Amino acid sequence: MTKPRVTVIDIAKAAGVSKSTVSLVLQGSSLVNEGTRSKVNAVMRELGYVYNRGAANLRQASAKSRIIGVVVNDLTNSFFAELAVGVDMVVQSAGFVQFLSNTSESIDRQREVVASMREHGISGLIVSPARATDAADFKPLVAAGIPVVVVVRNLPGAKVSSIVSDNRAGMMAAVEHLVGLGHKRIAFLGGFPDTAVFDDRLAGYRSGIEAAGLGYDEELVISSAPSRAGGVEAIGKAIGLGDRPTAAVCFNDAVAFGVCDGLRARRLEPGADFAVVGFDDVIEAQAAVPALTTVSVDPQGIGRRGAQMLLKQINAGKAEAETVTTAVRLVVRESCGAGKAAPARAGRA
Amino acid sequence: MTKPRVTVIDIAKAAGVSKSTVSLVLQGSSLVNEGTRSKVNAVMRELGYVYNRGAANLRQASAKSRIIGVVVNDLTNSFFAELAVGVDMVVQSAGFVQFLSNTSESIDRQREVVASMREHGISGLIVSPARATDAADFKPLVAAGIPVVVVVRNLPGAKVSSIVSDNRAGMMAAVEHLVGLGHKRIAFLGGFPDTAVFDDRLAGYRSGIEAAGLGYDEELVISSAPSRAGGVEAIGKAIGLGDRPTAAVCFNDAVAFGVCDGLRARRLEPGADFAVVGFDDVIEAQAAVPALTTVSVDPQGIGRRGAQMLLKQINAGKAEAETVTTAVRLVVRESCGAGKAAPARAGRA
DNA sequence: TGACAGAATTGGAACGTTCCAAATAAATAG
DNA sequence: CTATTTATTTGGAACGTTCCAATTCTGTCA
Repeated sequence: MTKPRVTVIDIAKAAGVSKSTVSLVLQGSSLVNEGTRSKVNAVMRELGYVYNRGAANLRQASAKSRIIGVVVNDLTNSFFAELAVGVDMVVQSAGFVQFLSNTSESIDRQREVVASMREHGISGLIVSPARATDAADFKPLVAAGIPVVVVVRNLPGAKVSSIVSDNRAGMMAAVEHLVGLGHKRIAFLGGFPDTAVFDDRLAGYRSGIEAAGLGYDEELVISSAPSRAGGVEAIGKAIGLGDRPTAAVCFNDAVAFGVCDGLRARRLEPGADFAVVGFDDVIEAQAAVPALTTVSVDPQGIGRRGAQMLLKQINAGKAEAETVTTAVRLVVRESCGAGKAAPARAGRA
Repeated sequence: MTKPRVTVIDIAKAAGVSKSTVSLVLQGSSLVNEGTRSKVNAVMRELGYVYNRGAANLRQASAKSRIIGVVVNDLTNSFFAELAVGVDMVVQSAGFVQFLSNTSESIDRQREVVASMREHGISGLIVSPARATDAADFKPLVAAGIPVVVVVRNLPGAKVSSIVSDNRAGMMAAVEHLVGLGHKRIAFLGGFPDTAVFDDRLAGYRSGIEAAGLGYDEELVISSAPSRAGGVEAIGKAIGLGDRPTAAVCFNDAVAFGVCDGLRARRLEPGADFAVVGFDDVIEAQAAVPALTTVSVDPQGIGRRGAQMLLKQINAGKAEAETVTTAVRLVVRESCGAGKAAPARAGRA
């Protein structure tokens, strides 16, 4: 049952050299003679040697473990799955390997997962923090010299690098577009006000409104859960307003879908009777009916970018916290009313 | 810059005991006195000790590394993301940690990834193999006593456990349902014939057709890429047939969506003019218009199940290959024409 | 009091690698 | 032919843990 592991010493014996030489070969050192190198390699193949990284890591610094920890708050959400794929791409081609875990927005789980990763000696961590994560949670990591990159949600106060999408600019573009279509009363729907992302998006909304010379009206800002159900709720309140809005920018696509549902329930057709713009550009956005006009953020790109940043820090051996915001772009489809041949099929229910 | 790592010896010194005792505490041994245990724990907390699993793994068998490797062929596909989440759930609550990698259907990448995982000493592997994976690829793993569980796609010939959904029964149920709606000419569209999954689904289709007393007609089986584009192509051929079918079961949901596209392009309304049934029940299926009737396979359940199976084998220390097929169920929505507002009962075209 | 059992603790040795200083071999210079 | 490089190779000594056998400490019992 128990196979005796083939070690570097077995190889050495079989190849008639010392274990040190084998080690050098393993590391691709230029010190070793071409002849011996190939002989050693041949023997390795023959005996079916597998490198024991654990043992190696014992000697070397943890920076050399070549394991990158990736923690996301909701892998079910295709946004984060895409992000993970982006990370994996660059991490893998750099010869690292990815340790992916999902926290499902649970802070406790997040703590466990990060602790476990630390025990395994990760050389860096990319994390999209669970809601209400304490900025101090990653303190011990960076104190231990392990670079951390926070993505998507930023962690004000934590001295770590972060990379978030340009929420302000995105929201501004969305508002601008709606203004261009002639809307004067534009609502901001959904999202929890206690998050940094919410603040950014709201700020973008406000800037857009003011830049257009429309007055910023607090009444038009209606927060709710950042979900489909939250969207239904928010649009309900918006419709009930005295001076009813004719368009809305939503905290994210889920909210936007909910808003569409809510509109239909009131016999209003999204796109035709009321303009809706989302944020994120999840895959469902383009297949939906009507196709959702939304701000595209390219999660895979963020993943790639974050991974590159992390690798840079790992190689530098020094973690200077830098913050990057990635560009976003407005994707105009049908739900804002500017679509091609107006509501195609979507005849009213 | 370089923090001196806190080791078990530092703890021992500070707590006034030997390193062996500290080790026993770490392992929760009942041999150690309650008083010393709590003192040691206190010191650990105080000094910010972090366990070094790598060092531990060096002494213990690799079965104790508590790392589970998970390899999927396409993480972008929400089906597999869900699967990974399912695995993560049970793996995590068992105190293991997940090493997730994505192969993007590349066999080379798969080989690399698996090799890397092996170097890191995984105690087990769950894999949804890339297309055309050689059954022998996992031979060395099982030879080394590392349990492997193959999910979703099976690997005929490999002596490893596998867990696949009941493709036959699912397809049979789909056909039965269409027969019940009065269809006599039912096509099987999409998929590559060189895969085991295809064979199973086709067999289910055939059984269903024959059980209904309809003759199996090879002409009605039209293979294509298992993608949206493939679906468009397949329905094109189907429509061109002399004795045109009035309904189709599709290899998977992507194909089904493509079929709907193709129908619309020919001014036929899916559900009303032609019945379409998919397979997988991806999340988009219920939001689509018309909502897709499809066979639901619960990827998260497969993930959980697979993880349980793997853990069992790891704990048993013995890997007996067992094969499990999980139940599926037909979810009737609108695209088959049996939806709520029961549109035209698929009158012949 | 001595012997003995049980409970608690403890010093190495071992795991498979890397690193360092030092040894050897080969080549070149004086 | 010795001294000096230069190119290879090589034995330990780590790294941080676990395991084993052995030890010390407390009682208990005859």
